[in-house]
Formats: sequence, C-alpha cells, structure tokens
Amino acid sequence: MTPSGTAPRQEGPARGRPRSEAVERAVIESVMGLLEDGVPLAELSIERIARTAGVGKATIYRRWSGKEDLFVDVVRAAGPPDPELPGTSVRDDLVVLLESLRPRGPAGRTSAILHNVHAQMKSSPHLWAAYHDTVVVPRRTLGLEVLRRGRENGELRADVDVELLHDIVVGPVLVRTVLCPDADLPDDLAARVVDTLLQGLRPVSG
Amino acid sequence: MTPSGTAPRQEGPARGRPRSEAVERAVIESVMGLLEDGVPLAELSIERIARTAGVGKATIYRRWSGKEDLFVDVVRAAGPPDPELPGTSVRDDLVVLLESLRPRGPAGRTSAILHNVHAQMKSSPHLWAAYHDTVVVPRRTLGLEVLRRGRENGELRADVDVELLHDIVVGPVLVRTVLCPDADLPDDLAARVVDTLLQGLRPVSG
Amino acid sequence: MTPSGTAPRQEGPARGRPRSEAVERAVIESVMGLLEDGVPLAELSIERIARTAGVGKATIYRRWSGKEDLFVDVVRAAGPPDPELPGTSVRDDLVVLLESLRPRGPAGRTSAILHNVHAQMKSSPHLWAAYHDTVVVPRRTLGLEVLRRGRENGELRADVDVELLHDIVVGPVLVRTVLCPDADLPDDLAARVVDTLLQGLRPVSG
Amino acid sequence: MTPSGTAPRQEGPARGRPRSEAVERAVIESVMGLLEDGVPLAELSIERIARTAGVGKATIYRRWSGKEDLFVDVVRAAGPPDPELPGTSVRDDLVVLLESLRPRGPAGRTSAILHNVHAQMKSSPHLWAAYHDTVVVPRRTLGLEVLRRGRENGELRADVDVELLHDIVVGPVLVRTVLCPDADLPDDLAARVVDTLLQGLRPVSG
DNA sequence: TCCTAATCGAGACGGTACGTCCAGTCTTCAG
DNA sequence: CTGAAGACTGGACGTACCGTCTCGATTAGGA
Repeated sequence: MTPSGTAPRQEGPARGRPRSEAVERAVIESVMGLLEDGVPLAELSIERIARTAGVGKATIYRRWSGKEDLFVDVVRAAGPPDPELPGTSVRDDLVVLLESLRPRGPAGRTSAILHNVHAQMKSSPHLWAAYHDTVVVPRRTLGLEVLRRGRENGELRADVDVELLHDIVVGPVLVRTVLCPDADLPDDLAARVVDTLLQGLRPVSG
Repeated sequence: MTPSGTAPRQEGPARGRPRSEAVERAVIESVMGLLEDGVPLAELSIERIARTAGVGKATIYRRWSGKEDLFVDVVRAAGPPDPELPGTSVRDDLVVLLESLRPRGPAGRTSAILHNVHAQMKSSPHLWAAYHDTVVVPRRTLGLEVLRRGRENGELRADVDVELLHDIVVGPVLVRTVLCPDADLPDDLAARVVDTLLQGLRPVSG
Repeated sequence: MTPSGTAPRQEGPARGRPRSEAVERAVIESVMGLLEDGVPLAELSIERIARTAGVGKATIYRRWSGKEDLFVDVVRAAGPPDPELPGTSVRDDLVVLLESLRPRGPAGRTSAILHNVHAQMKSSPHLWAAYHDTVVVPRRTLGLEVLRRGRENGELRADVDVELLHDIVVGPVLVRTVLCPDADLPDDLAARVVDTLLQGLRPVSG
Repeated sequence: MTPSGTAPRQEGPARGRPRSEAVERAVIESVMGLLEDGVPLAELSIERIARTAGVGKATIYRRWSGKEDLFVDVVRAAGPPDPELPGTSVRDDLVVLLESLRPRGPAGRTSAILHNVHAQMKSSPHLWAAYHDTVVVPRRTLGLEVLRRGRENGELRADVDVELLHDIVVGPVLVRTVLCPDADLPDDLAARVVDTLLQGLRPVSG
C-alpha cells in the first residue's frame, strides 16, 4: 500500500535509510483494528494511533498530512469487495448487487470498517472523496452496466432512464442502512425491492 | 426551548435564582448561526460557543453534559419543517414530500442546519437518535400515510407493501443527497421519480 | 462584633429586616474553626466559608468586601490575649511578656489562630494592618512601658534606648518563631534571653 | 538552573528531545520580572507566567508540579547574596551582616525578590523550606562563625551562648523588618544594635 | 392588620485560572 | 535520511471560585 501521495517526499536518487513499508502497514492495521474494536472515529487521536502502532508521531506526519489524509488510505486499504454477478438476468444481478451493500453482509471485515467509517466521514471532503471514488463510484458503475445491458436485451423498457432507475433500486437499501441503522435488514429485502420494482406499481387495470 | 432533560437540576420547590431561558436561546442561536456560517461541526468548541453567545462555559455545562447533548437540543430547535401536502393525489403529495427532502429546498434556514448537522452526526448515538426522532420519523410517518391513503382509495394496488414502497420512493433522493452531495439535484427529480415508479417499469408488452 | 465598617450600609431610619448578628458570629466562627482544623488560609474560599457557615455568599459580601476584609474581623475577634505582668521586676515582666509570644504558649485557641494567620497574612496590607493594630502595637506598648518603668526606677541604665532595647529583647523569640517555626522553643528561652541581656555581654574584664 | 527534582522525568539512556534549558530560564526570569514589577505573588497564575514567558502551560507542568514547586526554584535562582565580611573585628563583621539583611539594602535585585517572596511564602511548607535552606541557613551559619571566632579570640566572653547571642543580634533587625515593614530602618540601626549589645545593658554600677 | 423594605438561603450569571490532553512541529540519538 | 521518543507552542477540555445578580421566603418597623 502506497500512501496517498500527499507526503512531500520528493523523488530523486534514494539517499539515507529508506522508509519502512512495515510502518505503513502497522499504522493502517492499527486504525482498522481500533475501528473494529468499536472505537469511534472521533476518539482516534494521532497520538493514540502512534502508541497503538508503536510508531512515532512524526513518522505518521511524514506520510500523511493529518488524520483525514490517513483515513483516506485506510478506506483504500479496506477496499471495495466487488461482488461477483451471476449474469443470468437483470433481476438476479440486481439482487446480488443490493446484497453486497448490506453492512453485515457477506463481505465481512472490510465491510464493517467501511460502514463504520462511512457513517462519520461526511465531515471531511477529502475523506468522503476517497470513499466516493473507492466504494461508491465502482458500485454505481457496476449497477449502471447491469441496467444498460437489460435495456439493450429487452429485459427493461427501451426508454428507461438508467441513472434514475439505478437510484430507485439502490435507494431503499440505503434508506434502511442510513436512516434506520439499528433495524436489521430482512434477508429478502433485496429480492423484494427488485421484484416490486420490476413488476410495476399500478393496478393491473385494463 | 427546554433543555433535553440531561441537566441534573432536581425538581422541587424552586430555590435560588432560576435559570434564564434567554441563555438557552442565546446558546442554541449561536450554534445555529455558526453552522449557517459554514463552520464545521468539529470546530464548534464549547469555548467558542460560549464566547459567541456571550455566556460562561459553566452556564453551558449546567444545562448540557457536553457538546453532543447540546446539539441534540439544537436539532430539536431547528425542528422539522413539515411540508404541507396538497392532498389532490398520491402523486402530487409524494412530489411535494420529496421536494421537502432536498437540502437546498424551500425550507430555508432550518433545513440548511439540519442537513449540515446530519452529515456529521452519525458519530453520536444520542445525537443521531434526536435527529431520527425529530426529523426522520415524522417524515416517514407522513409518507406512509400518503401511501396508505392511496392504497385505500384505489390509486395504488391493494397488495402493495407501503413500507417498502416508501423507501423506494424516498431512496433516490437520499442516494443523490448522501452519495453525491455536490451534484445539485435537478428540479424535476421528485416528479420524475414518482412518475417513473407509478407508471411501472416493465416493457409495455401486450 | 461589628463588621469592620467596610460594608456600605448607609445609616438612616431603620427600614426593612435588620441584619442578623448571628450571621456575623456564624461566619467568623466558621473561619476560626476551619483554621483550627489546619485548613490553610489559601484554601479558605468564600464559597467554602459560606457552605460551612450555612450562609449565602451574598450575605458575606453584604458585610465584608472580600476575603481580606473578613479576615480582618477574624483577627479582631481572635483578639490579643494580653498577658498579666507580675510587676515584681523588669526581669520578671519581660520573661512573662516573651512567654506570651510563643505560638504554643499558654494563650490557647486564639493564639493558635493568630499565629496560623500571621504566617500568611503579609500578602495583604489591610489584613496586616489589622494584625498590627490588634496584636503587635498593644504588646509593643506593653513592653515599652515595662522598660520605661525599669529605666525610671534604676533597674536599667538611664541612657538606655528603650525602643531599641525592646526590639533586642523581643527579637530572639521572633527569630526562632519566624525563621525556625518547626524547632520547638526551649521552655527557658525567655528567661535566658532576658538574663543574658541584663547581665551584659562584654567580658568581665576588670 | 536545574529544576528542583520534583519533575518525574526518570533518568536512563537519553531518549527523545531533551528538555530545553532555555525554557527553565525563560520561566524563572519571567517570574522574577513580574515580581520586580510589583505583581503580588497571589496574582501570578501559571497561565500568566506561561504567557509572559512565551511558553506552553504543559511545558511548565512538565517540570514543576505547581506554582509552589516553581517558586522554590525561583528562590533558589534569586540566590543568597552572601555579604563579604571585613574580618577586622566581631563588631565590624556583625554590622555588615545586619546591613545585608535589610530589604532595600545593597544587594539589589535578588534581595528585593527574596523579600517580596519572603513576606508571602509562609503559606507553603516546601516553599518555605527552600527559602530556609537557601537564605536563612547560610546567613545564620555565617553569623555563628563570626561569633565563635570572637569567642575564641577573646572579643566575647568565653561562656557566651553563640546561638542565643546570634538571635539577639539578628532579632532587632528582623523585628523592624517583619513587624514594621513600612518604617524605613535608620541607617545606623545595625551599628547601634551591635554597640548596645557589646557595651552591656546593666548600669555600670559598682 | 396590612404595607414596605431590607434581610435571609440558594444558586445562576459572566469570568478567570486550574491541571490535563491532543494537534502538529521540532529536536535529539540510534540505525 | 530514517526510525522512535518525546519536548515544544497552542488551544480546548471540564471543574472550581470569584463577585454579582435574582429568585421566594422571612422579618422587622410604620400605616
């Protein structure tokens, strides 16, 4: 894992002791460990991280410009657990896609970290940008591809607005994740959302 | 505005000088003013709030046990700007309801504060609970009523799951608000979401 | 005990509830009690005194302008335990006089308070003035009278400077009291000082 | 100036940035400066000292456990301006010794500080101990040596109690310094005390 | 017997300082 | 030049008093 590039290390003929990659790992591992232990993001002082990682504060500041900058790399390291889509139908792909968004879903550790961090990261534009680029955009891209494919092969109406439809599909899961974090999502939520949407909402009149 | 009840003031025959309601107002107004001025929540130290409000620190701690406890009351004071629904149809009601969720929507000041705070409050369970009770629950209740009414008068299919449908309706706006906070929402988003959903998604196959 | 007159109570036709003398007593008694308990003067906050005396803070400030002003009255109340002089000779009178200066001497309670306060009161000119007027001056006057009487009746040389001699007599006790507060003064110190002085210091050379 | 040893810095192989001696100096100089400017000891808050010295509060607390502990070092730094004795006779030595005790005497700056502090330091046992060790004991030792030398070379009677005599000599100056701080000491006080004592006090009867 | 007015205990008020903790930088020694 | 260690300035934390103020409840005259 290479730091996010905010460190001012100017390249040139390498002189002196090289930076230890073990330090990067130790620091990021420490942060992830603390987050897994349920330590709230706000209580993660640089001082505490340095102590936990057995690292000097200056060593952290040499690589990252601050807490925010460090967390960007933590998000990157936790990484996006891209789901594998079955590809059998739009419906099946969407169900798998939605399943992967659930915090306690199959992705395990990194998922937990990401959701823990997610909840609190809006305060930092840079941190949010990293999360956006690393997690949000890839998944949205994946979802849009599924829908576009469905539009092209006739599974969806030709005049459908895929961007809008995507948000309609993802929305309900996000609503329950963000607004009702305590209520466990029912296991079949994804399927029911997709089915409800695909079947249409108007009475089957005429 | 009465403090959230966390203050240890035990009730009984009133003894000593009573607490000034003007102080409550001044403090909460100061916090709201600072938030409106774009000061990030993390930079709102009690010290600064006290200075801004022209109030002693102890006076704040007498009422609220800490920053979090204070912000709970700020959220309560900013209050929910319940939208007025036209009632002409499920469609019209839902459009108005979704419009009211937009951060830069017509609700003005309190809306701005709530959305500013919202973005950063997940770090505190108590603060989030206050936001949930004050903002999330009333609006969800309102939305569910609209849908139930629609189901009863035949505008919606009789077997529709109103809770699920509600999240499907609200979801897209939340997606764009939470995940793409910079991209301004198009003015007709609400209408398009509702229309898309109501019109059904399946191809118009015979 | 009437407060020291710093209180702004303007005289006139007595209207309203008269001040309770019991309050004066309670406050001053509380201070003396705390001092006797070994509480250092610096830790005697007005707040604590009020709590101990079961009195409102404002009630104290109504009578005394501050801590210093209050302690002036405490000193006055502790009062000077004027020693009774035997009058049999200059020597005997001086010995009794010196004995009365010893902190753990026979004077008991008020003496303890005075010496406790004395040690720390130089920081306040007014407080010191009260101590000076109440304790220092009367004793000095007493001592000077003894010496003048001795000069007149031939016990002392006619050309002796009584003021200087007084300080020479009192000095050693003060030295040991002020500079070596821990070392207990030997019981016969007073006698030895007086005898040494009266007998002369020069070698008995012919 | 090394701090008084109350700082918990455990010795060992020097690790981390060493403490700056310049800080010690700056802090102590600031305290002395403020005292010289007539600021009363009671108004010397740590906060103000830190501001004046351009130093963080934590830096002060890293070295000294509190105000008292700091003042101990201030006293040590102000140091004892040991007088130079002429050595021509007991009388001349004692006169010089007494002169050096006068607050506005020839010792200048440090003397002023010491007397300023002296007046208020009895409230703190540790502070007083430092003053005692640094100022009182050396001078007493010096005085006792003078007297012992005088006893050995016949200037004083062989059976004289030098400790007692010392206090008799120093006492009058202390009396006027401590009990009548406002009255300037006459310039010839020292000489008059010594001469009076050495000449004997009893009438030259017989 | 009310009325007026100053008192009482209690405690809130705006402040200042306390002693602790952390941010972010700088400075040492060791590799 | 990098590493850990830790001192540095600065500033917020939450607490304790300061001296002032405002409550309801006494407690005296004078009407």
